Amino acid sequence: MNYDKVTIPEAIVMQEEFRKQLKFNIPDKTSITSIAGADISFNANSTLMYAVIVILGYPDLKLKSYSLATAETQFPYVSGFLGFREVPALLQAWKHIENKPDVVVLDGQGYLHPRRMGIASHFGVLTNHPTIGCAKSSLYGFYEEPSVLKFAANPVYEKRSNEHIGFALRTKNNTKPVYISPGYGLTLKKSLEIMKNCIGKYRIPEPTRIAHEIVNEFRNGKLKEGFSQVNSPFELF
DNA sequence: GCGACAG
DNA sequence: ATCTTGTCGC
Repeated sequence: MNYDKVTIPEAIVMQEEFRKQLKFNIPDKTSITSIAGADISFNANSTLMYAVIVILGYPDLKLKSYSLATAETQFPYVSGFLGFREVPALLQAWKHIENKPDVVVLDGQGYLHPRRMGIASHFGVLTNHPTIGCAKSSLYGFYEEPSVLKFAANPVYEKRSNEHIGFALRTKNNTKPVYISPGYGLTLKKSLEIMKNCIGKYRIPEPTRIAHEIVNEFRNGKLKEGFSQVNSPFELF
C-alpha cells in the first residue's frame, strides 16, 4: 500500500476525512508499560524508505525490541503531508509486531497541524492505536517561548481560532524546544505528561532518538529486516 | 502579493 | 531527511 497516485488536492480531502475519525481517549488503557518510537531513513534521491519501530519499557525507557522494514514510495516530501510519504513504510514495520506497544511516538506533528492530521494522527487513525507527535521544529501555531529550563512547556495555539493544539516543550536546558501533540487516542495533557517521562540526557526524547539510531544502522546494512528481541544479558532474571 | 513551510 | 568540519556556548 502507498499513496503514489494521490495528488495534493486529493490528500487534503483524505486528511479532512481522517480528521472525522480522530478520538482522544482510550478508556480501557489506564497504565502504560511500553512505548514505541517510529522513524524513517533513506538515501538522498532514493525512493526506498527504511522504517523502524522500537519498543521501550515505560517508564524505564530501556530498549526491548524493534521491527525493521522497507517500502518504496513516489510520494514526495511536501510540508503538511508527511504521513503520505512515511506512513506506508511504518505500517510494514508495525504489522510484524505481535505485542503492540501501548503508545507510539512519531517523528513529526500530531494534532498540531493545519488540518489536525500530522503524521502521528495519520498513523493513529489507520492503526486505531494511541500515538503522540513529537516534532523537532514548528510547523503551525503560535506560542510563547518556554523558559530555558528543562521541562518548561507552553501551549501552542492556532492563530485564527485560538484553539489549543499542542505544546512547545523544553527537553534540555538552553536548547530549542520540541513540539508535542496527541496523534490519536490521547488528550493534550496526557501526551505532554507521557513525553516528559521520555526525556533522557538529550534534546530528542528517547523513543525517537533510539529509533533514529537504529533505523540508520538498518540503512547502513548493520541490521537485518524483521522483528528482533533485544537480549539484555544482565536482566535475564 | 509575501513569507512560512514537520521529515 | 542526508551530506559533512569546525566551532561557539553551557
